[in-house]
Amino acid sequence: MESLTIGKIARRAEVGIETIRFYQREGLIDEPPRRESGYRQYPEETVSRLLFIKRAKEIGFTLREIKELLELQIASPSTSTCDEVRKLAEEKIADIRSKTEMLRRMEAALVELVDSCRGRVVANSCPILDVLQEEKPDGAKEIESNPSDK
Amino acid sequence: MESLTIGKIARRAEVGIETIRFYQREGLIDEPPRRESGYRQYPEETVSRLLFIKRAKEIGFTLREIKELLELQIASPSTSTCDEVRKLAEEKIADIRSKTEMLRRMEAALVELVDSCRGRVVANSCPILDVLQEEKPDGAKEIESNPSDK
DNA sequence: CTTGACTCCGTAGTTAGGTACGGCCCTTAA
DNA sequence: TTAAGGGCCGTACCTAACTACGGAGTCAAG
Ligand SMILES: [Zn+2]
Ligand SMILES: [Zn+2]
Ligand SMILES: [Zn+2]
Ligand SMILES: [Zn+2]
Repeated sequence: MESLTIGKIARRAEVGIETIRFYQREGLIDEPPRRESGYRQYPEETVSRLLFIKRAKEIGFTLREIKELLELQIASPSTSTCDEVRKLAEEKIADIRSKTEMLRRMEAALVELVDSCRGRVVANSCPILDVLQEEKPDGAKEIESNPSDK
Repeated sequence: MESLTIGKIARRAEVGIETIRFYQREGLIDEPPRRESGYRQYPEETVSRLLFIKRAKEIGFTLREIKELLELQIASPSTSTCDEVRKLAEEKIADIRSKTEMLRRMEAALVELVDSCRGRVVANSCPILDVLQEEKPDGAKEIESNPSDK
């Protein structure tokens, strides 16, 4: 079997060379043996490792979390490993749901603004800007020269 | 009317002092007049401006986009202003929808993984890790000593 | 007048996940 | 043998939106 240089595994896994060096620094990829010249010689498994990372990234895990997954994978397999992995996945689902919820609220607000803009009555001003600029959006009417001002 | 120091508008708008200085550098807030000592003296409107920025941030606009909105607000109001503002809002809605769609796909994949983990048959390995680790996820079976290897 | 809180400035650091540079050395095929 | 194309390294840079620091000057209450 040929030696796999960094460029070769990069092409196989479809990641950049610098990315692999970066993952190495971050501890996601083991330091491979080197030739006399210093060139890295990767085993085949490194390609799978890189693909693991890519797939985990696609479903939303951060590199920090992926590192945890890899550590669990490497550790002696047991039922508790499985539980921990599932816990990470469930937390990620919760993260995603809260992000989705935030986006849902933002979208609703924007849609309302755009609708009000489309149906505007006053020429010469945009309801979107007007709403964003509103004074005291849900407070009592402002009293001039507010005495509670420090 | 009292002079509003940077600390006072920061408290009123509930943002940090450094944030205001930062917005100033970025051109989102006008440079205010100064006292002899160099202390900034803000007009009341600056508080509204800060609140505008906060609200726009909450619905997903970036500072760069907020700057555009502010420039449109300041420019002579016209029908085209309104159109441009609405265009920004519609683009933002599109952004949000594509983010949501990505999250939806990630969530579906994670839910499937977690389900497979819960219903696992093989003790001693986690289906989540196994799927992420899969060799050639949708390709032909690997041929050993692949001759097409460069 | 003192003291403690406030403000000034430029600059640097933070997070995540890379991406790029540049000067040098190594490999390999013609 | 030589030239093109890798690969080595440390370091800097990128985006976004702040956040912090330090050493100075200033303000206002008591
Ligand atoms: Zn390294
Ligand atoms: Zn499992
Ligand atoms: Zn409008
Ligand atoms: Zn400080």
